[in-house]
Amino acid sequence: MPKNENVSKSVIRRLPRYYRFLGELLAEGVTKISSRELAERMNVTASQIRQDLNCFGGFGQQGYGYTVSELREEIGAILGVEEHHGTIIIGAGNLGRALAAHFDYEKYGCELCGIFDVNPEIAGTSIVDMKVLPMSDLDSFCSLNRPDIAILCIPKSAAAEVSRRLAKLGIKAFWNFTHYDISLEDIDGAVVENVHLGDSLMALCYGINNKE
Amino acid sequence: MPKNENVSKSVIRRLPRYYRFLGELLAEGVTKISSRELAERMNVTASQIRQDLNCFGGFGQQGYGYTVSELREEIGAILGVEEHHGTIIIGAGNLGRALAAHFDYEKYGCELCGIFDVNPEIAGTSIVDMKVLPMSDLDSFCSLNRPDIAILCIPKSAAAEVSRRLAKLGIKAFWNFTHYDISLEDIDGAVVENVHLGDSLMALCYGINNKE
DNA sequence: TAGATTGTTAATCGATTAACAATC
DNA sequence: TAGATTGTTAATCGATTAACAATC
Repeated sequence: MPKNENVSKSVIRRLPRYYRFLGELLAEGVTKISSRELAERMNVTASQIRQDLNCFGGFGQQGYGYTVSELREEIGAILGVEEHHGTIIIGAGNLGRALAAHFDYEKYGCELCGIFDVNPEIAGTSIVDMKVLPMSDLDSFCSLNRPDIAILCIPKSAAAEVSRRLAKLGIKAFWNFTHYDISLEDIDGAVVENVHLGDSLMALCYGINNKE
Repeated sequence: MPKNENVSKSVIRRLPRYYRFLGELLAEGVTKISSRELAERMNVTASQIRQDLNCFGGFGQQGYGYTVSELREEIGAILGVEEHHGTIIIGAGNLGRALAAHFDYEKYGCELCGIFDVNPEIAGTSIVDMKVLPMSDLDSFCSLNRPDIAILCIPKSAAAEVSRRLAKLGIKAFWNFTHYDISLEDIDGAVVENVHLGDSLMALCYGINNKE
């Protein structure tokens, strides 16, 4: 069904937001919505919504609009939200622990199945009923559980080596919270999402000093 | 000195990355770099670097290139990294605690000066030598310390009300980790950086299913 | 001076918006 | 059928890249 035409990077980055807003509408009991109404709510243009959706196929009905539940499911399918990608966290420091305990992976099509740390004092402790494993268990764990996604919460200095190792173990995607820009050559074929919280905070600071 | 011409949103979002790479170069003892060399290292075009920098003024020397330390300082000044913006965290759950303990605020021109939580059991505990304060202390704390930035690590349901309250107390910038899209009307004049980690993870999942 | 590399203008490319015919 | 709203094409806008004159 999906035609996947002209799917640009910016379209993809907007899909999760559509998915989120459609979820809200659904929770409010809204069953039908037009591109104009959704645009107003999301603070974008109706043109953009229609253009974006049409990269993947016609999900609406002329003269009527879009069925909220249907559209949400279609976008969910495009994003792969029903897939339950096996996910591991590398590094059980503060951030790793926060992402283990705080984050609703199921909601985003993922399933946390392992947490690892090099520090032998940390490995062995538990976070939300999940035991932190030593890095020496990584190879056997991956061949057994075949996780898709690795969340990197390790120091910058370890990022290059660890990401190479994980790529060899079959990891397909890196959610990278380190300050290291993972090089695509190191992780052959895998995809990366660099979060770079520091960059985000600095962009915010710029805004304070340069309010137009 | 800075001319501030044609400074687009995308240019601003690239500035922190330039700053980061220049810091690395400095640490490696590199004193001089050309746009071509920097471009290669950062995986962008030399044209873009020159174009970006020229929004703010001529930081280079024709026939020579850019002095690393000087360029880094100029970009730092544009971003406001030397300012030490007072920063408070609202919500001392897992994420709030991680951001309190894990993050090097000084490095990004900020200074963490307070952590707040509604839960009376959490308020009173300490994180990295900083006492978590009850939300009832917020007003007096803000009039005394005048923080610029609020980091929102609270449930979505509280975001609208709390951000309105903070804006009235003089907060100029919101680093928003909630799943709520803060409306600009609520926080008159303040700037917002929505992090939306869930969106980021979903975009990553899309990548797994749709490797080109 | 000759070589190198910037600052800046012009050309290209892509993304967003507007318009409208198709159709429910 | 008439009204509404999509799907899609065309027009606009902005951002990126290429080119080159200025100049160190």
